[in-house]
Amino acid sequence: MLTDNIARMIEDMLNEANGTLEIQRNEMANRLGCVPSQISYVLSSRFTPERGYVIESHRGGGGCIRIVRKQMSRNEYMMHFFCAIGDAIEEGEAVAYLKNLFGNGLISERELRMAAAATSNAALAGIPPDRRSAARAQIFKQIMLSLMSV
Amino acid sequence: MLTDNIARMIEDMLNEANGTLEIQRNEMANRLGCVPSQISYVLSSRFTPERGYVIESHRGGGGCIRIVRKQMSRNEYMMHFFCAIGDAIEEGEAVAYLKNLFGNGLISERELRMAAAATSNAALAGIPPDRRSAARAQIFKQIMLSLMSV
DNA sequence: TCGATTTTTGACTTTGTTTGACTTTGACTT
DNA sequence: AAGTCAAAGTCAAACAAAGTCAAAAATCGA
Repeated sequence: MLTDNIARMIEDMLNEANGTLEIQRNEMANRLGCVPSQISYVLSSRFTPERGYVIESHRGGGGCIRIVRKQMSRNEYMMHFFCAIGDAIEEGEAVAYLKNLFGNGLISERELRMAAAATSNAALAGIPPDRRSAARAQIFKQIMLSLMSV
Repeated sequence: MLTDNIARMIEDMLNEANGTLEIQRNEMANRLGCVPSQISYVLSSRFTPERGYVIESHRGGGGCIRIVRKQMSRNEYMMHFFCAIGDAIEEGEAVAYLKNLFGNGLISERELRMAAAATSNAALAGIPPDRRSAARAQIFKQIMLSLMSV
C-alpha cells in the first residue's frame, strides 16, 4: 500500500537523521510518483501526536515540512499520556497510545496486549456504547497509575 | 458444507505458513465463488479465541485479515481460569485469581498490578454498581485471552 | 416431523486510501 | 506595494477494502 511505503520511508529517514527531519512535499511526491496530498495524508494519519510525532511546516517558496519524533523521559511520558487521556477515549486512540509506550520501551508487548484487551470494545461490550469511552478512559488511567507506581 | 471447506482451507494455509496468515476477504471469496461475508462467518464461528485463534483486520484500500493460531500449552491452565470466571466477579476474587496466576509464574508482577488496576472498583467507578461485577468479568476475560496469545 | 440451530446470501454501513481541484501562504521581483 | 511563483493546506469525491445484520435456506436432534 502506498501509504505504508511512504510511512516506512519517512521512518527510515527519521532513523538516519536522529529523530528530526525536513522534507519537501512536492519533491517527495515526485520521487514517489504520487500526488502531493498523499504525503499530507500519510502525515496526518500516521505521524500524529498520539504516536509521538510533531509536525511543523512552512508554505511558500522554499517551504518544507519538519517531522520530529519526540523523545521524553519515562516520567514525562507517563505524565503526558495520563493527562492526554482526558475523560473519554476511543479504542483506536488507546491502542495508538499503547503502541507508543511499547515503542519507547515503557511497556512490554504482553503488557501492550493486555492493556489493549482491557480497554477494547469487546471488554466493554456490556457497557452502553455512549458510556464506553468514558469507562475506557477510567480504566486506562488506572492502568497508567499502576505502571507509574513501580 | 461450504463453511467446513473454507475452514479446512484456512487450516491448511495456517499449517503452510507456520501458524500465522494474512488473507484478503474479497480475493478469497472470489477464488471460492462465495460471498465475502461467508469468510467473515467462518472466521467468527470457527476461528474464535476460545479455540486458540486471534483475528485482526484492516479495512479500506489494501485491507486484509490476519489469522494467528496459538499453540496451547500452559494456556490450558489459563483456559481453566477463563472458564471459571463466569459472567460476574468481585474485585477481591479477581485479585485472588491474579495472585494465583502470578504464583504459578503465568504472569509477571507488573502484569498482576496492571490487571488488578484495570478491574479495580476505581477503574469501574463510572459504571453503576449493579453492573460492575459483570463488566469486570468481561474485562478480566479479555485480559486472560490476551495473555494466552503470547 | 417439527422446532432449533447453523449456514448462506446480499444489501447496507463503516473505515481507510487515493486523487485532483482549489485555496492559502510566503518569498522574491520589479 | 504589487505581482508572480513556488510551496504547503484543505476538502470532497471516487474507490477499495472489511464489518454488520437480518432474512432465507439448510441441517440437525428429539
